[in-house]
Amino acid sequence: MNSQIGSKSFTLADTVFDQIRTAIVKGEFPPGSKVNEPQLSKQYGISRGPLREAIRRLEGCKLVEITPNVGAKVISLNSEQAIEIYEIRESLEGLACRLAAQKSTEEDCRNLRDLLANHEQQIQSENGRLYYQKEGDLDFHYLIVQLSGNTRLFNLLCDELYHLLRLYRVQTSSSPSRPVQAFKEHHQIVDAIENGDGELAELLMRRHIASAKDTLMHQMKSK
Amino acid sequence: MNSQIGSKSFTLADTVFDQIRTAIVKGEFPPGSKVNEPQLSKQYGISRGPLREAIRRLEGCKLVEITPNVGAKVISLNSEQAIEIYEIRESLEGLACRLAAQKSTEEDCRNLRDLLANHEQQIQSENGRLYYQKEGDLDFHYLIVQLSGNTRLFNLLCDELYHLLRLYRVQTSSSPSRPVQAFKEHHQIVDAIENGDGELAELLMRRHIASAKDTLMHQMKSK
DNA sequence: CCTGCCTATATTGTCAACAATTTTATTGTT
DNA sequence: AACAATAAAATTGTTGACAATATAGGCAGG
Repeated sequence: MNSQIGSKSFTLADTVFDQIRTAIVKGEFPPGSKVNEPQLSKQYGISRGPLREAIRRLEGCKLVEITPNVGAKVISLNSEQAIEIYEIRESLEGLACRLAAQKSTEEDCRNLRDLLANHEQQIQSENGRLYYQKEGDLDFHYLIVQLSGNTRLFNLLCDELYHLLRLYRVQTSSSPSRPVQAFKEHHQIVDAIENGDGELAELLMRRHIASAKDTLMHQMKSK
Repeated sequence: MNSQIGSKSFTLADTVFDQIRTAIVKGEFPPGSKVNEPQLSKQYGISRGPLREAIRRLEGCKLVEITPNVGAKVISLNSEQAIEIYEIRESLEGLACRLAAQKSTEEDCRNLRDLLANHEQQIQSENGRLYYQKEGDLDFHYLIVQLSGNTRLFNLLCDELYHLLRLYRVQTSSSPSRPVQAFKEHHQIVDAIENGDGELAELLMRRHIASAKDTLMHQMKSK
């Protein structure tokens, strides 16, 4: 979640980067709104120097867009862009699954099962169901990407794409649907990983994400 | 190639970012070498403010690594990391191919054919062969990613991953091998795209890149 | 000769002021 | 009232200076 674990983030630029990123992803800054440097520098009690560095990092994460002499504004994702991201995610998480199936140990698989079992328990209550829709699904994907062992893939997905998708959900106030179906699919994926069947694991994960993309495209057209 | 085409890049931070990035990718800054702010600010004739913003952009591209209170240093890619990148590239260019096959027009296909024909001509001379190894191959991949129509995918591959791979080649002074074989495969890929066969196009592209990855892994083990 | 500590130097981090540009407000004209 | 030109304000871009931290070198003690 937080990319500064372990390394005391001394510099102001880095801490403020984290704070602003969290605020953006939570939806506290409206999409398309301007990033006002004097205002933010007052708000966070720092000067504009490190603030501008933080903004440049946000630009790198594609969370803001900078126009020279005009400034930065929070990105606002339309459905087409969200679909672009889903396409990439489908591809990359398929890869993650394949790699995870190839190199995951028995203990890794136990951890995956435990995670799913945990989620299953929490789903009993209405609160739990809500939780699963919002965060539980992501936990699962996080763990698999981690098991892939590809550090760069992990950074790409967890430090960039997931933040963007979360932002999109906040901006459109849409919640991931089909929780029951998704749950089944998660189990199938773990089965494939447990069997070391990379091909199948990849296929299933791609389908899993593609169906989320399809519902999104469907919602889009019906508007 | 240059991400500032069309939008006069007024700010110093952006122009210097481009200059330093080019220098790094060309190998003018040795891998692992320190990025000295006073020195560079003199060299480029700017103050440290915009320079630091440029460095933060480089950090976003993963071309430098910043340690708080110590500074930035040019990344040095080892073989494991290069393989990680190849894995991601394999996945993403497979996606690009599938999308390109789905939506490319007759004219798009003609352009692809023309590009290959051009390369074929240039390959006649020894110089040409060298050219094809170094740049021609990349041209082909560029065009396909463009045809995919996925802007974010284009940015991810062309603005980030390709630069990293180029850097790796420079750092290890290795040149892409198997030019003849690669050429055949390119034609097969265009065939699939022309037939609108996304599945096959994806499969072929993934194989094409996987074989490049394999040679890399082979070189790695033999050392 | 090596090790650890201390000092001196260099580099990074931060700030506040100034210049350049854009945005907003105002005025005058039709 | 609507529009254009102009003036004022706000915001971004840039700079140089200062503070905090890390690095390098020298010195004393073993």
